[in-house]
Amino acid sequence: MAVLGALSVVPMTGYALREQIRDTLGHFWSESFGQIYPTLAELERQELVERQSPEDSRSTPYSITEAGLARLRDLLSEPPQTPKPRSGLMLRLFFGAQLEPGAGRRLVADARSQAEGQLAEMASARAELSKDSRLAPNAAYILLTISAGEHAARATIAWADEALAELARLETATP
Amino acid sequence: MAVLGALSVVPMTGYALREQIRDTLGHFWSESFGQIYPTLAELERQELVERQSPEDSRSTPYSITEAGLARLRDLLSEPPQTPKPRSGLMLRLFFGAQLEPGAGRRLVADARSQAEGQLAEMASARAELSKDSRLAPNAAYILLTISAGEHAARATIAWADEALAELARLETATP
DNA sequence: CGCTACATGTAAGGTGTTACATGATTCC
DNA sequence: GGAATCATGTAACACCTTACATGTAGCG
Repeated sequence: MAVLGALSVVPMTGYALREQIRDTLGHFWSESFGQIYPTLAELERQELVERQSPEDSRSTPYSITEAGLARLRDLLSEPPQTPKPRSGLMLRLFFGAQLEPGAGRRLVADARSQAEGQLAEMASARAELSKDSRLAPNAAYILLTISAGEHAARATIAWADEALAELARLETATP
Repeated sequence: MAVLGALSVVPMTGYALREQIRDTLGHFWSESFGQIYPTLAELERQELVERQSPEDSRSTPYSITEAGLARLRDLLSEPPQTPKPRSGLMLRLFFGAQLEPGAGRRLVADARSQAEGQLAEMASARAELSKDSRLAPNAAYILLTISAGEHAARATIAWADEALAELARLETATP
């Protein structure tokens, strides 16, 4: 879905595809080369994507076919399945009583500064979006995903501030 | 880490372990039987967990050893690695221009009601926590993870409301 | 000329889920 | 006696990442 979606915006090589996925979908999606190349080969076999000159396979961008667009629409309308959650931070905090003093605060403080970083990334994503005219038809929807990232990051920061205050209280109460 | 952590609270069978992980760590962690049993066998081999009577292996709870507690503390102080994000919802929304009208709103509305559900779960987790005396030593830390879940859920709801308004605006603007 | 970026691909290995198989115990 | 729950385990498979191998093109 990610590959077809990206190619529906503009034709690209596999290499560029990975960069676009990393830079543009980065805050909610990721793919590695080991995924992308076999996927492209399979999509080409199914004639959902194609290359202009099949003879020279180097540096020739893949583009999506009509069948590919139809498949993309099918995939997009499947209900999203939420992956099983796996938060190492929460797991560590849950058993925080086992941690040495200060370790809990460090965990939360790190999470907070990561969220600050994400907030900055979202801001620059907004700036990028207005510059890249190829994304214009999708801009309204892309803004929704950026806004979601911002809401999530701000929620993390607000939680972290509360948690840090609580942890400070805990550790001074039982010295 | 999850298995050792759970056994550090109270000895359990593998079956109970899975229930506890599902019910208590559920909103930020998950394990399947296919993970738990091989993990327990390996931990027993390393003498990080043990059973009271090795002869009768049925229904005998595993308990954590001293070495297991030490290992748990080591694991807990390792920096948490954030998994590569994979949000099917955001991916679909990003390419939302390809979706038929109304599909976008349905996606967001579903996410919103899921978040409402999570909020309710967090409320009942709070109630459970005050009842279960075995969790008392960890209660303060557990409350932090519950609070994180609530912040995240409320952020999702706030975002969804904004997104729904924006999507309604979009779809009436270009009929 | 050597470094960096572009570009493609594969193989090995780790991780995790699902489904199946098996049997004991408990409860109605 | 039969159904549900407790309990343990395994095998197949899907998925994904990392590391490696290979080569081209452009640039200072």
